[in-house]
Amino acid sequence: MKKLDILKKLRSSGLRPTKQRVEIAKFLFERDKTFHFTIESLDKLLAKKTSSKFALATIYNTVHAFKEAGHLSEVEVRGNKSYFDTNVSNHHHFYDSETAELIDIDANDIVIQKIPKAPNGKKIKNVEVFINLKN
Amino acid sequence: MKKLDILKKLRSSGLRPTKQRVEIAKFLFERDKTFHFTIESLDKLLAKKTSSKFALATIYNTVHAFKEAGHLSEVEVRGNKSYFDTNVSNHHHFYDSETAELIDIDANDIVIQKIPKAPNGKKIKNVEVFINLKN
DNA sequence: TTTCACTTTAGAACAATTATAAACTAGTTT
DNA sequence: AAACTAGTTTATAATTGTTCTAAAGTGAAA
Ligand SMILES: [Mn+2]
Ligand SMILES: [Mn+2]
Ligand SMILES: [Zn+2]
Ligand SMILES: [Zn+2]
Repeated sequence: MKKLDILKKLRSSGLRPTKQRVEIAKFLFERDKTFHFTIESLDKLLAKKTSSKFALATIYNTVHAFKEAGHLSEVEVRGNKSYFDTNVSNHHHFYDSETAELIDIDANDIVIQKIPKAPNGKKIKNVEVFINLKN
Repeated sequence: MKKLDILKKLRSSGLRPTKQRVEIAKFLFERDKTFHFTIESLDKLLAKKTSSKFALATIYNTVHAFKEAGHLSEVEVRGNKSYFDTNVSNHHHFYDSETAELIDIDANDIVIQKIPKAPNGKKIKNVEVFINLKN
């Protein structure tokens, strides 16, 4: 993803392309592969890989703004820390608890043959498969 | 589950059957159906449904001891709060975000037809299916 | 350029959890 | 039965992850 696309992406989702947002967006979205991260890991990586300084609150604000705008998704992982994901399409995960790392699984790589019907007057919003790994 | 079984369960897992543990165990395990809870909800329920007082630290300690002993499992749910589960067998969940409630799905009620192989030298430890509900 | 709503920031506040260390108790030993 | 002791409970402090606050700064429109 090019810088111009990043500016477009920010503007089109009602986010002013500030210095901080552009830098964080470049760091997150100028990638070939999915990137999974926590606020803590992102904070450290930004400190290491960029020359700018970011208040922790800005990282929280920005990540949430990107999530709100649909540019990031949040993944449920064991622990009390939030994990975010640059892959916003419907997909699944491996989880390696040794390294605390998530690995994407394409939605098409898992086929569910039998599934129970939703209770009461409820409907199924989405199905998430989480595969825990061991050595 | 009878009180005698509870004493047995505690002793056999190396847990002294103290007044607090027995009371909490009775509350958790003398049930027909699975019980899903957070520490906060358990604290409130114990205050309401029992005549004893429990330090919050004791509830944390006890729940963790039960989990360590394999009498409770922990379920990953969106949010920064831990959910526990009296069903320690392999099973899946519906999650109703309206009520923040988990509903058990028997392992046999979900059949997966196609699943990717584990990466590198890793193996699959277990597969958790999480079905988000909407109205 | 001036303006102003939006943004960033440092720090405070908050929520969930874990650690601490003194008082207490279940179960063993005398 | 009294003493002993390792394990437990408790109140409270500390820690961790996250959100709030309000003052200073900035993007972009006028
Ligand atoms: Mn989590
Ligand atoms: Mn969670
Ligand atoms: Zn992913
Ligand atoms: Zn369950």
